[in-house]
Amino acid sequence: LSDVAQLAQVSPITASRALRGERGVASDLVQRVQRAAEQLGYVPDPAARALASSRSNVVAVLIPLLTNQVFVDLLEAVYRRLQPAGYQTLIGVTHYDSLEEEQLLASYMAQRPAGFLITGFEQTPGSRLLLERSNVPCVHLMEIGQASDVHCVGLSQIEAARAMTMHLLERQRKRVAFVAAQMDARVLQRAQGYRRCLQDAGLYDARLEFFSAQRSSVAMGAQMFESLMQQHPDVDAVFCCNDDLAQGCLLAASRMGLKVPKQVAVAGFNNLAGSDQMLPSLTTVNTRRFEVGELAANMLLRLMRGESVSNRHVDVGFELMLRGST
Amino acid sequence: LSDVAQLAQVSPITASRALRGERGVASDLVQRVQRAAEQLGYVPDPAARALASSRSNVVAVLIPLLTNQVFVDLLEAVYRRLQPAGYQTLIGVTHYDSLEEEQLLASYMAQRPAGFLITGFEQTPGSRLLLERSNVPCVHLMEIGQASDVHCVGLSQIEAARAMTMHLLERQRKRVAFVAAQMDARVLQRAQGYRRCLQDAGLYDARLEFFSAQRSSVAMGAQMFESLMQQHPDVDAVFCCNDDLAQGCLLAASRMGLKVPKQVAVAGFNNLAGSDQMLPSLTTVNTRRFEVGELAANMLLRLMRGESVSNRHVDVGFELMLRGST
DNA sequence: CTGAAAGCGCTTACAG
DNA sequence: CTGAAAGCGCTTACAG
Repeated sequence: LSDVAQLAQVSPITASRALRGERGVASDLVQRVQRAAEQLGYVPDPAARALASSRSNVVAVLIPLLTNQVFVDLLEAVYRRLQPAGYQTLIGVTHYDSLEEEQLLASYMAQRPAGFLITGFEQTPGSRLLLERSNVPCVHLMEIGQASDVHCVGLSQIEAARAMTMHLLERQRKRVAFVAAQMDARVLQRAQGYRRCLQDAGLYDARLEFFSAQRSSVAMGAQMFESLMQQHPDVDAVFCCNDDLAQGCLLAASRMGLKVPKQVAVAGFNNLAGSDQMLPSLTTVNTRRFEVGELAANMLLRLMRGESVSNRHVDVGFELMLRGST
Repeated sequence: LSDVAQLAQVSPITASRALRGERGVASDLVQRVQRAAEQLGYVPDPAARALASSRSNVVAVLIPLLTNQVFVDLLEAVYRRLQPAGYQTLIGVTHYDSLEEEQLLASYMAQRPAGFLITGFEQTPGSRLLLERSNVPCVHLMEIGQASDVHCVGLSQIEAARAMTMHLLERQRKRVAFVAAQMDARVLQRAQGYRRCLQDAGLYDARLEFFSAQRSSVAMGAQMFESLMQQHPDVDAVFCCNDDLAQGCLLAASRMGLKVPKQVAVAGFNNLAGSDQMLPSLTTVNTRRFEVGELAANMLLRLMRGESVSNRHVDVGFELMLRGST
């Protein structure tokens, strides 16, 4: 930096200011400094910058799992927006564990990150305290509708699930099962939407809710479908909390010789890759992860610049993808 | 840190050394310092540490794409190993572009990362120079068999593809097509393995190689399968460079009323999620990404500690998963 | 709008 | 085995 300043014939302080685009520097000086920096191939040291300003250019992104396409899509969208803006993306995987999340949060906080992007609202009190005290901006992903002071971009998981259940009822289905694995907060919200809709229609039967604490997968969906259809052959629709489960249902139905949607309808959630290619193609809910990631990154960018955000709760909505399986 | 030193009644330098586990500190002092640090809840500042030592605790992981499960598996395995060892995982996405990779490398280098993990060997001369000059340890992922001074963990993509092609020939297939998208270096190596095997058998026909520069996907596989079977109805086996393409082939075959494997065999590569659940289940090559990620992280950990690595080229091999589709 | 001073919180040589 | 000095490369108040 001092070399740059020397070449531009200004003090290092001015050079620093010019390079950071701080306002209040004569424009000719800015130009001189920038040219000098380019000539010398000057690259600022992030460590020194972080130490002096107690703020880094790192954004920590906390997601539950890397092996779930939903979160990878978020990560991808966030990275795409943050990278060109000069921020680096640090990943943190919580494994759906709030305590693990708190530890990650604490360890990242030591790094004075410029911002946090956190999936969901399942923080421990300790995590909340860490976030509040630190004053590091934070945007939550995938859900909406919490306390008014938090920032979030997402959708109502309850409403999305309710809409899909409603669609199944409109297709004249009376015995609608719910299949879920990896029971995180969002899955439980979807279960709620399903339940409320069926209760309103007077068709709710608690025996038709199937939960597994194991990880969601195609194989798990196939397995759950087989056992549920054996126990309840009268089921005429299966609503899965995730597309991989629903894909498994479709494959299992085919193996069992059950006609979809004639004998049993199958619906998924999240619109994952390949769902449109299934036989029959899978009806599902598109959750616009890329939009969530991008808008959340935009919001965080504003917050990190100290700008205000007019709308702290952004609802990206959802989209029913009505296809062959219902 | 100085508070800790004061409480432990030693100098800050000694405290620093004790906390970092540097050898040459009396063990009673180490204990005193550690207790003091715990008592005060001391957390070292990574920025200050990085500035003073010109080395951070950040490992940059360069992968081509986040939307490809193969690389996410690598990332997951690497993260799982690095996190508990005190290193943070920074992601960099190259989009299969060596120039973009070089820019990322340059920008990460300014951060003085503790190490690099880079997918493949497609570096530009500029990237190579950056790596050599920096002295930052680096381990390459997924491929093997380059210059002896580089470190890598992977498998021979050529041999893996050759083995699968051989399997198809053993199943009496004579007209074996190759279907590929997203033509990166590893896909081309697989093509080579396929080609050599067929040439050796005297069955090679260049018209049966189908390439698309677009992204690999289930839909793309289905589309390519349909058009290739129309053009060449005599094809009796299709070897896809990736499982998503192969899954698409299976679905397309089913739509077209073609019996798999009776009329046409289908084989994939990478053993992705859901392949075992297809109808029929997909024969494929398991590429052990988790093992690659874990072993590479271990190797990098050794290098970052300044330890020597006895075997710089680790071949994790591959595994033919012979299932219903061939 | 520009600059001189001080300091961010550590660690690396250099002594002893 | 321990410590006093110096400095890593920036930026934040404070003056002018």
